[in-house]
Amino acid sequence: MARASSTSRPAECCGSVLDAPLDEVEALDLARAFSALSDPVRLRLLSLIADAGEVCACELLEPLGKAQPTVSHHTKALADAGLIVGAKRGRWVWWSIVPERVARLADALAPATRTAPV
Amino acid sequence: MARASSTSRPAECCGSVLDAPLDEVEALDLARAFSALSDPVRLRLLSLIADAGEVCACELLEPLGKAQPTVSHHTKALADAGLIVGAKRGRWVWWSIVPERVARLADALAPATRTAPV
DNA sequence: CGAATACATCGACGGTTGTCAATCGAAAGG
DNA sequence: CCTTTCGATTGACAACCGTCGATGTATTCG
Repeated sequence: MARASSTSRPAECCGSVLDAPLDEVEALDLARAFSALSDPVRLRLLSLIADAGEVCACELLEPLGKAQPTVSHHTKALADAGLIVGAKRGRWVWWSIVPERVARLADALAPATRTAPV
Repeated sequence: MARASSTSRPAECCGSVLDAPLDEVEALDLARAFSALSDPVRLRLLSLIADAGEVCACELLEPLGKAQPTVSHHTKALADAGLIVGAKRGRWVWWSIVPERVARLADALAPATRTAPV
């Protein structure tokens, strides 16, 4: 549920942060995304999901060593940031990466030497 | 564990987060770096510095619209993360980007397609 | 139906973070 | 020397965040 429906933005808008001065709205948007990555548990969570392709949430508790509400809290944070999506099948929720969303963050940090793709 | 690479590596170690499960130490290290990017003021700060190449700290107050201690606090945060460096010349401090450090973060988010150097 | 399971939500706790006024330390100029 | 200026540091406050026990909700099974 609550799939992070992308806003009306095509998501391929932005170049590198290093390229041109960031306006405040875009800065806020990016900051929220990086916030989702600013916790070691969430990074490992992202890594676990990416590595497995698709993982049942129940398989995340043990490798993370965190309580179930904590893991649920973190999956929600990553999902709110659009970095992962969950598909409920039966009693289970299967999580997977949203690669283009992660790639967009990588692009925001890409060296400005990469300009002029034209 | 099943990483094809040895454990303790110099600063150019890591591939993508999406590539292999992240160990806890590496996750903590990356999380700290992304923390530095998780604030809109710091992102605009980074952007301003990158755009100018090298900026006197005194020129950052106005575009950011923040008080001087606040800006100093943020420059310190970015510097602690290794993303910028300051050079004191006379009374002024000139800040500039550490491109390879930023690039390393971009790499951590790069799609796993970048693997397979065999 | 009722019991069991998987996950989300709530509430509370301690720790962290962004912000700024006040102050301090260093460098430059008179 | 004293004054000015740039920037870092301190201290305080409110807001936010990670964590987990308790509870709620939805689904499956007997």
